[in-house]
Amino acid sequence: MSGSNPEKPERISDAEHAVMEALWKRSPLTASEVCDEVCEQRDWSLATVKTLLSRLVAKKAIATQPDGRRFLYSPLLERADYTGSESRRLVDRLFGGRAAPLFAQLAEAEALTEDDLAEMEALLKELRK
Amino acid sequence: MSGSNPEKPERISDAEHAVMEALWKRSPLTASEVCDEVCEQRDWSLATVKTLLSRLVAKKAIATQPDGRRFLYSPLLERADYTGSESRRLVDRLFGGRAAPLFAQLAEAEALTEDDLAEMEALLKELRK
DNA sequence: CCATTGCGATTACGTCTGTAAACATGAAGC
DNA sequence: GCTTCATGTTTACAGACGTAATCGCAATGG
Repeated sequence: MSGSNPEKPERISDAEHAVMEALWKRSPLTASEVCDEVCEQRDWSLATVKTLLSRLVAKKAIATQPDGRRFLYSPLLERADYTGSESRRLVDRLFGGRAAPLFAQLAEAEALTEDDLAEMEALLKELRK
Repeated sequence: MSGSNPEKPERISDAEHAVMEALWKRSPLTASEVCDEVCEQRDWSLATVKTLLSRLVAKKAIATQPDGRRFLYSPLLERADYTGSESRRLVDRLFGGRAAPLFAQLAEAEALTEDDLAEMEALLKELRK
């Protein structure tokens, strides 16, 4: 995800991320349809959504597809790529690049459910084969 | 960690975080000493550090202790609290509040070392008792 | 004593972000 | 055909952030 400055990857801001989630959930969508998805829960106006879409286009996170006089928007950036880079960024920034301290942190904060534990255990088994 | 707006917690920015790390590592420190810790690797000037310290004071993340004409700075915000809230924020924002998908994401990205896996397994055992 | 230094406080400025209005224009509706 | 509507584009503005210079002044050093 590079903009005009190849050295500093452009980040998707929190507000922009909400728009991405709507498009990851279902796309292509018009600006108006995106607003239907996010405006009520975020208390945004259509104008806000249009701005965010425009910025995401500039960041090449989404693509436009003309549909008459309007655009249909769809993601170029995969959700997994985004969550992956954000996750790695957190781990690198706060945990010296290691996931185990993050895991311990979440465990300590009682952020792990029984389901989480079971899933992780299954995955651990898989990974340690 | 609340500023003047109790509803929106103030975040520690990336640059501010680098200053916090220096103080978490060793404190109390003067502005000049903090600069010794971070200025070379970040290519910052003392002026930058002083600004960041001042902002952290305003955010009540650090405390000042007069020492003659200068201040000694030390953290008010615990590192664990910060990493905890940032971690939870990521999990809430991107993984529906669940840690297992995050874990799976990191695993998929080959971000887990053998040591990580061993540590997590140990912790899993502990948690599932 | 005077000049220099060091320090916190204040100021500066560009970019990004959040939120949205205003504008230009073609399509839709009456 | 004319008015209204919907849409993308442009503009707006405040606050946060990154980075740093400048200012005011007391302490330090020669």
